[in-house]
Amino acid sequence: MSKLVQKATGELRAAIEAAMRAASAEGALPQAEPPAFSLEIPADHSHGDWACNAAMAGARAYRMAPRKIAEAIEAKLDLSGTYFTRCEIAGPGFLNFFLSPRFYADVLRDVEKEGEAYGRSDYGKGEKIMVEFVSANPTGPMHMGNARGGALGDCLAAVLEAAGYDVWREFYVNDAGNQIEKFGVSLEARYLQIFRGEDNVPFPEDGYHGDDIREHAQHYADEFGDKLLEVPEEERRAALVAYALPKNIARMQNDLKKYRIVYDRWFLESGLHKDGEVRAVVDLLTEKGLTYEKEGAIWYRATSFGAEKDEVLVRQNGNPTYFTADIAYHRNKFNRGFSRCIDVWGADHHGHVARMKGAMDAIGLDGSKLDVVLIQLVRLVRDGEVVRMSKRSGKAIQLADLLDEVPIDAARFLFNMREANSQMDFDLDLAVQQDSQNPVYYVQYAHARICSLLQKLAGEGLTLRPCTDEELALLRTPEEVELMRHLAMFTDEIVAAARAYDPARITHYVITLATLFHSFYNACRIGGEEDSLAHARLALCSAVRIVLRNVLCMFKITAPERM
RNA sequence: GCGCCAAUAGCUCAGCUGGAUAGAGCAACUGCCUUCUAAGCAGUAGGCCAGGGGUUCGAGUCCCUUUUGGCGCGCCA
Repeated sequence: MSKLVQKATGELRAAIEAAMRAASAEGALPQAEPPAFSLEIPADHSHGDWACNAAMAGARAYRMAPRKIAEAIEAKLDLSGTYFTRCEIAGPGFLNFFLSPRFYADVLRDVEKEGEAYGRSDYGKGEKIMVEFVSANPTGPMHMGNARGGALGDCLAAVLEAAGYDVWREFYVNDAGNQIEKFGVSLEARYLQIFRGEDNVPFPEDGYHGDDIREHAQHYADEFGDKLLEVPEEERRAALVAYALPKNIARMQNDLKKYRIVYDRWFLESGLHKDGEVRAVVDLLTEKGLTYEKEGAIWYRATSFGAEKDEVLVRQNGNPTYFTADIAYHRNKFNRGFSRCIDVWGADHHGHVARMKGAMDAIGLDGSKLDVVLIQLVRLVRDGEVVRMSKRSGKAIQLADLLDEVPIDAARFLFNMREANSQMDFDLDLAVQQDSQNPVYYVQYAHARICSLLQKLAGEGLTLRPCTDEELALLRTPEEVELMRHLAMFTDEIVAAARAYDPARITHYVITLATLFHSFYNACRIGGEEDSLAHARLALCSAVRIVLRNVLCMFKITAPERM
């Protein structure tokens, strides 16, 4: 929590509790245990800056009408020495409190003093937390879902960092298992087709049909010729995979870097197999008596840990399943000292969540320390119609295509407009639109507008300087007060977003901030105003600019000084 | 069949751990630049929060149920 908000809330809570005790002591309230109550910020600010529900919450314990309780508390209330000036009783018995100008003055000074650090807090206490996101299959190019997952995962990580966590970003590369086999078989078929003709070499029905497979085969053939024609099948496939897979991974790294996503680690699944960590999971579960054999496969008693059915760990053919490797991967994560792991998955994997958490419990870890953020489907929309295929290639739209068409700033912002667990349409027209309908431009414009404004005023000899309480108290139009109140809530908003794993709260916050600023800008002037007021407003603009920049910076979106 | 997620203005969506008269934006209509960026602002209009029960001082929010959508239930990942 921001120090100021925390301080104000603490003062208020203490004052209310003291008033309740005093009222009880005098007999104005019964001698009952004071009720738990909450302090909140009303949506409608005519209801005060903070509202307290103690009177309603205490109706049962005190056996009194809420308004009578409110009156008894109010009569004993002493707000001197707090950030609050007065209290009103309203509605069913709310106690509404109003902040003093001194609070807002301290907010502006706080923002200015903290600068880039304003909004950051130690809520997370430096706890080590991993965010694993995208983790796209390396057998082909990334798609739309990865675009949303990337923006969301990266910004979620940023929000957690700002809230005081020690965050690690990781990409899990599935460079082993069935789909790599399939990758090899597909590459092999395309390779053989080059030399023997498409009609003479059948392509596997369940293979990867994309053009990228053809291209890899062609490039290999261009470079190394027909040398794989006469080698054993195993060797041929392995050579093709060894050639193509690193290219695919490098391409993903490149595309994601362009998307401004940089990972702390690209974790290879193959390593878990090589190091025996996958095998170790099977052994561990077997030692605990949680496995059995059936029809030649090794099964895990998932039903003992809440699942609906048991799961295969090792197939009849001796190969471990994806599930087994994934257990090993998560075990590896927790063994690296992360106290909490967040996985960002497509919602189509939701069936896997309970199973994975149960498996953590089964191997002696704590499944409740694994949190999964599920991302619902994204549909691309152009001219009001859903777009399924790329215009150029006629194939499914890739992440790289999207980033060619849409500014990175817009993609990162717009994909964080909705909480993960809601389906969304991504409007391609809106993303490139350069007016207030496009939220990212609207916010950036507010930033540029302030920069330009401050520059212009500096040219007229009006520059930022520390203001006195009296000067800052001149900021009292509704537009100014709303703006300062919103600035005050920034730190808490980041903490709330971190708790909910929902970076969309921050995009909403910053859009509101821009709206309040534009509104202020139209209602209040700076140049030409009396000196004290002009400087106070200048201080307000500067604080808004800092917060706008901090949000944009946190989400790796450019904060232009001129537009 | 079982399970997960959703349903709020004509459209796209907010609504924080239950709080006061449910909010924005778009679309529609009316205004605001000889003065700091009109890529902006102000105003009007628009609602049985899918239906029905329940919990309580108080429900869009929590519980049950019905309806309608999306997704999942592989020795795929």
